[in-house]
Amino acid sequence: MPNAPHIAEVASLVGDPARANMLCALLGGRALTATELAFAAGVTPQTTSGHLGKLFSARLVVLMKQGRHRYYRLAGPHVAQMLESIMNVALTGPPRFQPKSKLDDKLRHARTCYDHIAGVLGVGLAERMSAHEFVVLGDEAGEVTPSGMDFLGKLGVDLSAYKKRRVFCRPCLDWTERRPHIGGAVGAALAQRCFELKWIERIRDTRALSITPSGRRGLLEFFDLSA
Amino acid sequence: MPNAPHIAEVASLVGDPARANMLCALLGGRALTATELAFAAGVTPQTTSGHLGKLFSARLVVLMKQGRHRYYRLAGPHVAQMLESIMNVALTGPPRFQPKSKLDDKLRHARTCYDHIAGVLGVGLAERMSAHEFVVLGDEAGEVTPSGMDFLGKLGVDLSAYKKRRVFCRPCLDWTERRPHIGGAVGAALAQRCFELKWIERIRDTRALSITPSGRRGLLEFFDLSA
DNA sequence: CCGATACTTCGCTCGCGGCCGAAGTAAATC
DNA sequence: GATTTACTTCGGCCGCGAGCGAAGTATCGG
Repeated sequence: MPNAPHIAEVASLVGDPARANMLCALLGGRALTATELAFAAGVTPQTTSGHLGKLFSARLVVLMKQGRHRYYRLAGPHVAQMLESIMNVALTGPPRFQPKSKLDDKLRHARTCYDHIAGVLGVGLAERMSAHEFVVLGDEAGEVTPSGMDFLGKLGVDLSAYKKRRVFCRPCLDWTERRPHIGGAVGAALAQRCFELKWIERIRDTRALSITPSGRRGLLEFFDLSA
Repeated sequence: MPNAPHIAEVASLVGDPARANMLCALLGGRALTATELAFAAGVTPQTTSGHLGKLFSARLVVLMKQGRHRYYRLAGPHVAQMLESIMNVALTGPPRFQPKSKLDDKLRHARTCYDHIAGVLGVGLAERMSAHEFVVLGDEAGEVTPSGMDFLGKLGVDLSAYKKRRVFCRPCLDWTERRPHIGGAVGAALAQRCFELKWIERIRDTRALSITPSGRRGLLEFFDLSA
């Protein structure tokens, strides 16, 4: 019962639909302008401005001024993880109706989740890497095996910045697939490598990803995954 | 930006100070009656009843009727983890003044965190086990080493239920110490064993723990930790 | 059966906070 | 310097929801 007020403060920030929409948009990992966030939230710019001011004061987002644009990003992985854990609780709640849309389909298929890959593609990668015993995923933690380190090295995934730390692979529950995908430092590095290799590309103005033809070949060759 | 409404719904439940207080009280891990929760939240029973109804509908808590009492518990570890992650974000926010109290001191010293041990004691255990290389803790995941499994076995910690899973040790950032303590299945099993050994005892009506004389001896002997 | 305890449901008040329109600042473009 | 774009601050409206008092429903003890 101590710092509960702090919790309530942060949670109530996330608890407003407009702000939740903005934060979810930022969960895509990119920095977005105030206007883009206004569109994402479905409110006017002046309302957005107020919301962003609050999120900034509470340090849930950070600000990068660039000319007349103001780019907002999530303040760090801890915020992303908080949002994920809330999502995780939300989807264990009472079942919902939710109308389908085309964008939803694309998001379901492949999207970024802060700094790593989610959706059918993300879950598929996790599943294949588990099957090959490149990673071991538990409920709350994950681990890269020696053969997995080897494999990732061959793929050109740069893990040098994390080498000191033996554990740095976090399973991240997927809200569409209800199965884990690979987050944490490994997930981020893997996603970055996939972008470098041009296996995946962002779909304009969304969190959704499209898989390129060379991506399909690569995924089949390296991961034995037909996407 | 899809299921953002769901996030907002859950977050706004946590975002009310009274409900946040209740949930934090339940973070102690025990089941509490509606009246106890009313006291913890500082509101009247009828207000509490309304709140608990909402938390129950959203499946953040579960209910056990027992005679004329109604015991509420957190719906599961996922809820505890969500609360922790929110706490984690809250304490990276702007610094706060918070008046000290005696209970705060005790909580700071040793307390339960859902199903494992937190506070100075929890952080100390994690630190000693890391130093002896019984566990390896990263930012987002942890791992028990073979020698650690051996050590826990000697201590009588029952991990049989989790043996299949190689990773099941979650670092849990401590809101008082700002350093990780051991959560997940290992943390829960370790805490349970400490209760069995009567090394620690709950302080009535709180999440705080007191260390018994035999606990001090045991901690010194097994963990090289003077508590 | 009676009173006490545990908890709920109902009806009401009231204040916080989200929302937008209007007006203001700041930076790029002409 | 004038215009457009990006974003902010101000002021006022309004609705949701937390809060309590009062009254109602279960379960215990005697």
